[in-house]
Amino acid sequence: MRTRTHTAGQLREEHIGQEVRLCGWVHARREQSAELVFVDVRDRYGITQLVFDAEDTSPELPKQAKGVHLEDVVGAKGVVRARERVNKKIPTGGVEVLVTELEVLSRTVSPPLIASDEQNLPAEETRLKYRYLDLRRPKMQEIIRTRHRVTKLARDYFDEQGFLEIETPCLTRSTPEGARDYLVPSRQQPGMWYALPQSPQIFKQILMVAGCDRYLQICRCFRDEDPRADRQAEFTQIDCELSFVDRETVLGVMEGFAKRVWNEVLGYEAGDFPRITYKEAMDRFGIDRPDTRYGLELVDVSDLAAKTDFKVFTEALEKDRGVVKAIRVPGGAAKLTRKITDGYSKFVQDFGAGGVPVTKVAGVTLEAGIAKFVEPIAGELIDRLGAKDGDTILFGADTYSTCSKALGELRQRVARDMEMIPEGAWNFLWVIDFPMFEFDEETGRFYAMHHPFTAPSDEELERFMGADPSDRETIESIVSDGYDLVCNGSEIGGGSIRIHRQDVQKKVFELLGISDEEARLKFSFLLDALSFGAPPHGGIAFGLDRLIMHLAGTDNIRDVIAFPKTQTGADLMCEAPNVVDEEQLGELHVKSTARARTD
RNA sequence: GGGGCGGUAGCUCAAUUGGUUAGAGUUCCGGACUGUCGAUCCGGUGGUUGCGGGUUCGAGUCCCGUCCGCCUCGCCA
Repeated sequence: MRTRTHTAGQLREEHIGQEVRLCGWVHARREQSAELVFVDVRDRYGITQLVFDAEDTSPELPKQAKGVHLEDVVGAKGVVRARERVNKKIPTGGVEVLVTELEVLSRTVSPPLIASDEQNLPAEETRLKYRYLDLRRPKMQEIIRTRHRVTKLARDYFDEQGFLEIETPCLTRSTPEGARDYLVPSRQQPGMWYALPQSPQIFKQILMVAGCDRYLQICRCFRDEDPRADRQAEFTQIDCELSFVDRETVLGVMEGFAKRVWNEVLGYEAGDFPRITYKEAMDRFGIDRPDTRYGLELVDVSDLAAKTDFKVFTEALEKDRGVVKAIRVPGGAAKLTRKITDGYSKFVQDFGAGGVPVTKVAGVTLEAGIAKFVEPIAGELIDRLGAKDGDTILFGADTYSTCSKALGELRQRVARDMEMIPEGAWNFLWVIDFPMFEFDEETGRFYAMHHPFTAPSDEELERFMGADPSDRETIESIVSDGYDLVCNGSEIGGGSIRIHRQDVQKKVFELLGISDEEARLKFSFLLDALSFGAPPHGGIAFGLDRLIMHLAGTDNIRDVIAFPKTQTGADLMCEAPNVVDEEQLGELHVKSTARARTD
């Protein structure tokens, strides 16, 4: 009875009369009487009702069926027959198996999580500790299946496009820029360390130099930073690189992949993806990954604000790159109570803003909130925003970057509060023309906005090569050939045309304040490679976990990873990380300065 | 590193200003019932209230510390 003739999702009316064997977990048990018991058996493929009927078989069978527990593993032999009443909720609902022989293949003790009980889903902590029970749930099985389909689709699609799947090392060297590395001590070379890859970036570029032309890898990446709801330290990307291409070619191939995924998994036909420049995204949405499923765009009203005596506005405008921006919330007056908008002021303080001045449109004028301060510009403001009676107007007043950040985040919160996000909408877009560099006030130096291997756009090349490291304005204004793919306000992919000239790469290092010596020390292999005939190339990496989150309709990245980690980087099931023997450490020439918890 | 929320029966939750023996549903155990599909009905087992201190006549409840989980800021080229 440990083998089966059919899965639990397979039987239909056409099987009626056949003798079958099914195996699986007990999903539910319904005891109608001492003579009639129903047991639903579940496997990855579905659920089938087993019936134990004393009248049609023997009194022993219902008795035996009463002894099975939820989540026991059973095998049953019987005959398929039509049900007296069809259960339309499941695909096998037209039939049942009249069991003639039952074997309990494996008993369970009372489990902390019951796959059929979605109503009383345990806390996530319990789900993670007993992950094998959580993954039995049909919802989780569905996600696992979706994830498989997408990786298979990636391999099929890119294979059709001439890509080769090539593996790059997990034990590699630490990269100085970017996120914190996970480190692995070398046993053979005392005092030396490997790093786990944050991305196979340099390897895939070198594969282009090696003439591989088109590369694909579905690879694990590691970044030792605190996680979020949509971010894990260990994650998977669909990583691609192509030679002899410009931006258009790359975007075309990648857009084709995204469209195919959505089409085959969700049956959704996406139109061509719109493009927006980084600057426009920041101006209109205050964020580099705008959610365009709703309006609530940011409108610059600095010139009008300058005409008022409102201190919050005038003081902001005195700042370097100070701006005043406004968001019109249609119909906000009725829904956004004082309590809610007070909450908004608190909310934006997390992003460095002072608060959110508010007013409401009443007829052709403004009332409440800061109405009396903006009275002189009321008409112009209403015109500029296209505001109507019953709208609320929210303001941000600060430096461009703080104001954008605060209103950009606020915009998303307001959309949720106002229930403005349409169900089932998929808004893809490419964000292009990112700046090459970002100046960091704290350290007083430039950082690569994407990564230091991103090429300046062709038109910028001359200006870039001639840039003086002290000329902040010029450097900040140089636009790169990088691009991000955004879906419903979440970044699902990012890439760029890379630098394939050694002199250009050296210039990037110079502007980043990395000396020749340091660059040689850390990137000699890349610089060497670029000097031996590197083809023009570019690529992208999709965040697989994020793709699956969208396709599965979850906002929790742990739901799409079979064995995810908690916020403290723990695997609650296998209890990693954990202590190791002194002997192991000795072999690795490592001594810890910390005392591990012993609880 | 900072802020917020949470931890009570195997699981999901409740417990009034600090006050009797910490309750309910479910799982599990026993019983009734021949067409259920969240079966129903009756009865029962089940508790170091995360952990450690403290205040108090009395602490699940208040205070301090600590651990764990979630959300978030910083961080994530």
